[in-house]
Amino acid sequence: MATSDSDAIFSALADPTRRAILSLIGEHEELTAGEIVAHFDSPGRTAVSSHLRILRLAGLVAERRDGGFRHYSVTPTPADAVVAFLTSVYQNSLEQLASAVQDASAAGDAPSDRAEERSA
Amino acid sequence: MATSDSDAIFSALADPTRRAILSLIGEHEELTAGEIVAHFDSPGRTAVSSHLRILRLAGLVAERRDGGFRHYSVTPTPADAVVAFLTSVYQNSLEQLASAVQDASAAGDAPSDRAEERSA
DNA sequence: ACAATTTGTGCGCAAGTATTGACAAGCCGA
DNA sequence: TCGGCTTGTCAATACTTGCGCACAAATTGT
Repeated sequence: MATSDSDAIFSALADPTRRAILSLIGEHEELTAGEIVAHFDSPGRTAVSSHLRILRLAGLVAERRDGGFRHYSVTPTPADAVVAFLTSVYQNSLEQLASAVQDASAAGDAPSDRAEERSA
Repeated sequence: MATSDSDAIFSALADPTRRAILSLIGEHEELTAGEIVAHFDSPGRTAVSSHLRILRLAGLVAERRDGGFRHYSVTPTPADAVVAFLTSVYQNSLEQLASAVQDASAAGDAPSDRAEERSA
């Protein structure tokens, strides 16, 4: 499945709603489409479905079909393309990035970007 | 800049041309707008200038004015919002991400995303 | 002051994208 | 089989975005 196009991943991550969806799924183990839709009012079911499709095509989420339900989960392997790009750009301050990641990991509860979610 | 950092950053990173510009600047220490334009044929000067403005507003590049020239450099502090988002989503496999980053760092020369650049 | 160079900006157009509403597909229980 | 459920897909509309052309701003040299 290739390394997942960096283009698809960054395009998918460009939309705040998709990031929110991804973050939401990440907080839970698995989430059905209905559950995801229930958390958002701004976009309707159709839009969420489209976003889910884009995230799936980008390889960011996995889909498990259980009867009429569709459970979505975050793909265990993170966005390699993102890391690759960051490394290509921030070679100099790469150690900072690594330490930042580890620091965030040690923090336990992640900051998430809900704080700045009100951009939409 | 109430547009929130993560939104501006991810929007900026969504465009392949902007990623290429950022990567190009990252390879060099500093680069003038003219130098950057010289590396691309597809987008003209106007588009590159717009991209540069977007990258600057997103805080990804810094602008140093030297006479009529404008030298662009990658902002030393990487995209914190990106890391924050990744941590919020990939809490579980965060250690993998950290190790991946460190591994890429140890690799010396970064893979860059040229390999999958033809996704567009 | 004038001209040349480098760069950014406003305007207009083309292209891609997100959102909505209506419809179809698959599944389960009665 | 029928009805209700969850979900995805198709077509239409409105929005945002990227692009190039011409012009303006800032700077340097004559």
